[in-house]
Amino acid sequence: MNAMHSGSRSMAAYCEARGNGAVCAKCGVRMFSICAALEKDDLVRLDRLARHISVAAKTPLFEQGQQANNVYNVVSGTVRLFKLLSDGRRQIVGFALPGDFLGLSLSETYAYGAEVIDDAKLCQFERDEMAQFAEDNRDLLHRLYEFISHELTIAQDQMVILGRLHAEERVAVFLLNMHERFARIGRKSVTIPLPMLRADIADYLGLTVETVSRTISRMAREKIILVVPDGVRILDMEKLKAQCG
Amino acid sequence: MNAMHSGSRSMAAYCEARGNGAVCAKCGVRMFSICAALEKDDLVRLDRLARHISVAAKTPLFEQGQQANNVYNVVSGTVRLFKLLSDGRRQIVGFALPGDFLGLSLSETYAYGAEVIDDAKLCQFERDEMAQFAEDNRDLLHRLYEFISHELTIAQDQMVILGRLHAEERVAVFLLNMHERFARIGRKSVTIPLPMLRADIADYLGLTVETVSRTISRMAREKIILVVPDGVRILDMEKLKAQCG
DNA sequence: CGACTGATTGAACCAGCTCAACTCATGTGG
DNA sequence: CCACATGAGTTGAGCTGGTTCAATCAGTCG
Repeated sequence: MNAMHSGSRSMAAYCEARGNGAVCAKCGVRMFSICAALEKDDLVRLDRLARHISVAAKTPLFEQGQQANNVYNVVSGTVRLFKLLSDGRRQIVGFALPGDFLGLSLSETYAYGAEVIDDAKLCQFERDEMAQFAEDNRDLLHRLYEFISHELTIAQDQMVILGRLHAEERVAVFLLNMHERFARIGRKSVTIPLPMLRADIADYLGLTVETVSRTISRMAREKIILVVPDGVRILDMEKLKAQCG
Repeated sequence: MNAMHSGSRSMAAYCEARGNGAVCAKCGVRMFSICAALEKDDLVRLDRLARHISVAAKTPLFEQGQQANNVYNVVSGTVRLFKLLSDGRRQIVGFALPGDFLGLSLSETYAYGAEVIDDAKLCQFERDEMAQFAEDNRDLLHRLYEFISHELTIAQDQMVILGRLHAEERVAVFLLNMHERFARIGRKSVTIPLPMLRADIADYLGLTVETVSRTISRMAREKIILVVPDGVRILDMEKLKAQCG
């Protein structure tokens, strides 16, 4: 409930503040998120519902199966969404980047767990309040529908990757996808940021850490990419695309 | 445009008829489909939009990348939804059973191809007309949202299957899922119908035909299931559940 | 510095794939 | 009615892409 010092690096996992109706208007990722549907008054109303939080790396946002009380909009940072099996096997079902929405669920509980990868800022909403807002606001409902529909498309593409692509192809597609996603949120560059661990990439692509590491090493050896801190630089886009199957 | 003889077995792939406002009301799968949201007048209006078609086994409904003009509601039969790679590899992204909706897409083109597996009856709608109807009808829009949201959940579960489960586990989960889906549309039975080919199951589970066949044989040898024509009978539900990982 | 955590590399292994043969229906037409 | 073809499913035998296990390397932090 205490005000957030927006520049500070708190040790606490959460620094909270209810919106005052001004933050959303100047939000850097608004146009990439579902909030793009809103203008003026509605934006102020949304802002009043939003709790702007900062979350430290490696902190869980919520767990699979837990009561789904909140939904989140990522402002900065990266979040991994994953499902766990009883024996510890993990499948990452997605990475949420700035502008992405997460926690949406029709069921009463979360279908997956969510953990912040690097330090992140998020907008937290009460699910019921958000649902009510969407009920009153046709455009927002449409944006939510579009978003979830897009998520489904991505999930179906991921099925092809997991079911039918070779390790080499999976990594290539993954890199290109990340490249494209960062480009779409205004971070177009030959350097692809990879804030997540190799183990995260592995659990996303249905491989082991070793295979991911070996594959990236091979691509670097073949001068397709260059491994840099926290990412890779694309050296040969043509070859990278050719590896995608 | 000709009237459909509802009992006949035509050789033609399509037997069409525009609704007369009465068919939907007595539709056997209505309560399992998105149409459950509608009553009386709306149902008549929906029926006017619907083209009731019969489609012979192995007939494509539409192809991946094609202009997405129609959406479909399955009344009877089974449809496979799949993505193809340029080299012929195939990933089945889902099976549409009676009551299921398919062809929904925000993009102008279909994200996957669809082929009827066994002889099927479907309701075909023009995408634009359906979109307009959903626009005017709050309940229908909600049902569509629910449906697509449910599809996403299924897709994410499939990611776990494809990314992290062993062959044995994949087949066991698949059988249980089919069992549950048929149960939900009123065909609860220890016998699980499997109208699709082994090759379809393989392409759905990210395996080969041989592995699927061997796995089913092994389960039969272990008296977990009994292979019957067009399906399997569950002999030991506990063991089957235990195989799911 | 030593203690971690994450990434890389090597070597042996194995689950599932590939290739091939065979079975078992179903259909067809002479 | 049988001969034969065709499509689907099963089974075997050997192979291999990716895993597993283990060692090493490279930062980072207290």
